[in-house]
Amino acid sequence: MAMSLSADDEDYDSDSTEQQRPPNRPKPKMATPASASLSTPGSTGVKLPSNRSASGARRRRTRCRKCEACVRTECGECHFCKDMKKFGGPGRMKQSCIMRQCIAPVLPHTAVCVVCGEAGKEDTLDEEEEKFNAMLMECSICNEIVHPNCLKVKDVAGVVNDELPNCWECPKCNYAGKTGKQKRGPGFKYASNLPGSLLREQRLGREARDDGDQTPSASSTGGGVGVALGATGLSPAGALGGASCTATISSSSSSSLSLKRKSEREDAPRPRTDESSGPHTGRLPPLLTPSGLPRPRPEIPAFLRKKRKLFEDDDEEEQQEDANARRKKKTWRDDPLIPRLSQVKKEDEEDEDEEEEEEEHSEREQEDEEDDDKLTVKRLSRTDEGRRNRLKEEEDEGEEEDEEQDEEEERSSRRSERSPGPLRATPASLESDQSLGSSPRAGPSSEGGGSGDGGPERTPPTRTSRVSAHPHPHPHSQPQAQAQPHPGQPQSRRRRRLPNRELSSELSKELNLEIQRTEDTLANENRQPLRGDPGDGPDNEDEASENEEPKRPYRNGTGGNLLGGLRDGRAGDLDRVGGGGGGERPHLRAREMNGTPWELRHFYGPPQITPLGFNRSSPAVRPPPPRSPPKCVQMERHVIRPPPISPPPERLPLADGHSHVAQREAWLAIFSHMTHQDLCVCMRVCKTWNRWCCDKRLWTRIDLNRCKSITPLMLSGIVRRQPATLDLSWTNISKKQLSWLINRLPGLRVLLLSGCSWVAVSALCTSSCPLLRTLDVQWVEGLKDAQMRDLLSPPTDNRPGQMDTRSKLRNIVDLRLAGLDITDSSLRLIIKNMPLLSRLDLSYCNHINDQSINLLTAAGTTTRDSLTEVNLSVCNRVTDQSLTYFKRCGSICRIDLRFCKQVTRQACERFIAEMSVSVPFGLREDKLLQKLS
DNA sequence: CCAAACGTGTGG
DNA sequence: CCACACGTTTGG
Repeated sequence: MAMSLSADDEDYDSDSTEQQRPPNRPKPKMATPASASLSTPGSTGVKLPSNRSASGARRRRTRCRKCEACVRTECGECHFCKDMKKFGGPGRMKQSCIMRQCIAPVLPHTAVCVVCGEAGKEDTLDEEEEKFNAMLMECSICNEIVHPNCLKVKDVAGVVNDELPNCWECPKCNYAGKTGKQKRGPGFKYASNLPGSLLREQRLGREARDDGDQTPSASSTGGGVGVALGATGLSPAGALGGASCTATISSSSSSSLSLKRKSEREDAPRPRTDESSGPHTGRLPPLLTPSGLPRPRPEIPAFLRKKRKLFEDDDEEEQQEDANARRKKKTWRDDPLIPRLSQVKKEDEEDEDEEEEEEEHSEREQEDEEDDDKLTVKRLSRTDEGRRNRLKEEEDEGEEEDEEQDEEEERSSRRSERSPGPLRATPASLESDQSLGSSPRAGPSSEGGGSGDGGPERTPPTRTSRVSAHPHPHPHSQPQAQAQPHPGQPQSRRRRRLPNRELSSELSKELNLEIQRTEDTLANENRQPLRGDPGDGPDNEDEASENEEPKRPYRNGTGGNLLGGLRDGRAGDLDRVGGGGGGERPHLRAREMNGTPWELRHFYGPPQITPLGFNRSSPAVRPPPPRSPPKCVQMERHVIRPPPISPPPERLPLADGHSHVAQREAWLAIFSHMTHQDLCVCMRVCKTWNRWCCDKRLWTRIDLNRCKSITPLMLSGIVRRQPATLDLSWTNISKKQLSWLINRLPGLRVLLLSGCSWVAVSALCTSSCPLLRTLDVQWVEGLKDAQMRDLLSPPTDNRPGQMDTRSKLRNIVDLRLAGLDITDSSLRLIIKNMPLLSRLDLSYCNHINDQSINLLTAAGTTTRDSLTEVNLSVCNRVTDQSLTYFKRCGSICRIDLRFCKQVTRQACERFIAEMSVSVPFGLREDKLLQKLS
């Protein structure tokens, strides 16, 4: 408000000289960038005024010093750390370490009430409501800082913004119908500058986080859980929402709530534009999958496109945010994934642009919410501090080892084991989650993936040009699972995976944890064999699970949630994600063995970054006022904050105050037998289960194959779960999304991106994923030699001195390039940069010829000895000559030459005869050579 | 007084 | 649109 200015000034005055204009920008004059240039104060000053004038200047916030992020030490690897003089940088940027972005920036001690001129007095009171009225609250719209008690207008309630401590939309603004959207909530920084910033996602995430914290405190627990359960069986969303809401919302809040929602709704309503246009840009997926399977998802494209858009638009974001806010529901219940499912379905129906998509999501959510209105979920804001602290230490230790070593093995095993069905998570599973969330949409979604959903996907992708409809030979079985087709029957294989949409919020949390772990792990690099199989040692993995920070209950839990029933997932997720790594990095660095430093850095860095707002927890004391939706938050630039880490409880807290006898590990053993869908249902039961079910051991593999739209919630959910294997094949994931994701999945071992666009895949060029062992970029449209070069080139963001000249993909063991128009040029790069390459899929690569094989098996190459499986099926330029080259390979076990017109059976038999001297080979199928035994 | 770092404007 | 750079603010 107008007042604000004056008010602000006053505040400031106290401390700083008044002159100080509005704190932040106010002083633009000088401050203006390069102030130097503008020596004249006036000039600079001029600009500022305009903006600020609108609302009062915002008071700068300062770090809370308590949250995980604040407690951490600088990573020394992020851009900002590198800039610091202490790390040898020039010190020009003057920014906080990415890992140390405060999760809950507070008002400076010097802040005072505009009305009475006094500081916050909440400490002197015990009752929550009283505290709230005595604490300083900064309006995200007008920036005024006041004591709610000092406001004369008490008829109208303010809307508390859970995302940031002491932040609300004051009654005046609220009453005036102002919206803070355009403004940014205080405390939000330049997220956009950060590598991993995801605007939208962040938003989502925030909401997501709301969920309850720890135990369901009063309202949440009792009601929540019960409700949840019921919900699971029935309609979770409604139940949950209702329960939580009631609990939390205080009388006053109610009014505010209403207000909020209104606004939200307004936003929500937007018409969706349908993109309907088709699928991707036109690329058609090959009919057959490399493995011989027909390619799935022909239709996908359209969806995908939409998806991509999500992150991109900011404007939308705002809207979405609103929506999200509205949506907010308790996180634990909602899984980002869930929403997705529903969303997906909708999306399928509706095609929208990115923006639209986002909006859609939000809309969807909104819709859901609306449907459920009641659902308001509480948001739990996190109490960053506690969680963080706890988590960090504990988790760090355990997990480290596992990842790498096990990963592979585990993956495979786990896949089958754990989530056999789940991964694919049929829509149903997802739905379950969704339902929880709210969602009506739940449905299905899926896009297709999996199950057949429908429509679009089903049609086999056809990548026309390249692929001829050959039967596919089935490439080597790829470890990873799903994505790849099995040999043998090409056609049959097409399985469709169902996307796991369940991931959502919870995922995010876990992801965070995981990230940390991974980081640690990396650092350690030990590869101890961890096998984190579910059954095995929960310990390690547990850690991961722990990460999530369930707790943030507070107030949010109470009322705030209303907003939206967002899918908490995101928020939480995001935060978490970011969080993990921070503190430990240092160690990591040192250790990182595989990864060069830079790699590590990336890991850490990205992970750290989380979407801003979510994490913020308001001060413990949250008042009754309703929490406003995050709208204000202008997510666009959120600071990405590290996710808090808090170990999940070891035992299930019971209503009577005691704990259930069974320990978490016991529960996990049970959960390990459940499908992802079921896990999603379990997550709705209570906060504790919610966290436990996000244990990364239960989600080693997340399959979103052909999931039409990848939503922010989904992303956060993925991050929370920190999968070792992620299948994003044939999705419309955008570059921004993928980049964000990769940066937060430091432990990712298997990444399947077949059928995605090069634009999206190019995210790998700037992100680092040191531990990546398997990369599937089959049928990626636009991926040719030039792009391959970019993919394999060393990172570019390293600083001098730290530069790592090694390829970002140097640890790739399994590379799937089926259907790409690559030539020997790419092979040379591969040979040079992938010393560990063992399995190479070049099926359907029409430019591959005998010379290519000659290169791969030439003396002096690492591939000569490292290659164990090579798929050249449907490579029409490969002739019998290639077999003679393969004789040079010391470790070759499988050579797939099926459907290679120029390869004769005689040559194969000759090869077998000659090799039999040292290594017995046999013909598995026509032209499919495989080592016996 | 100083290190840290917030929030913004802008050049590329 | 992002990365950078900077004046100013903050806490100690």
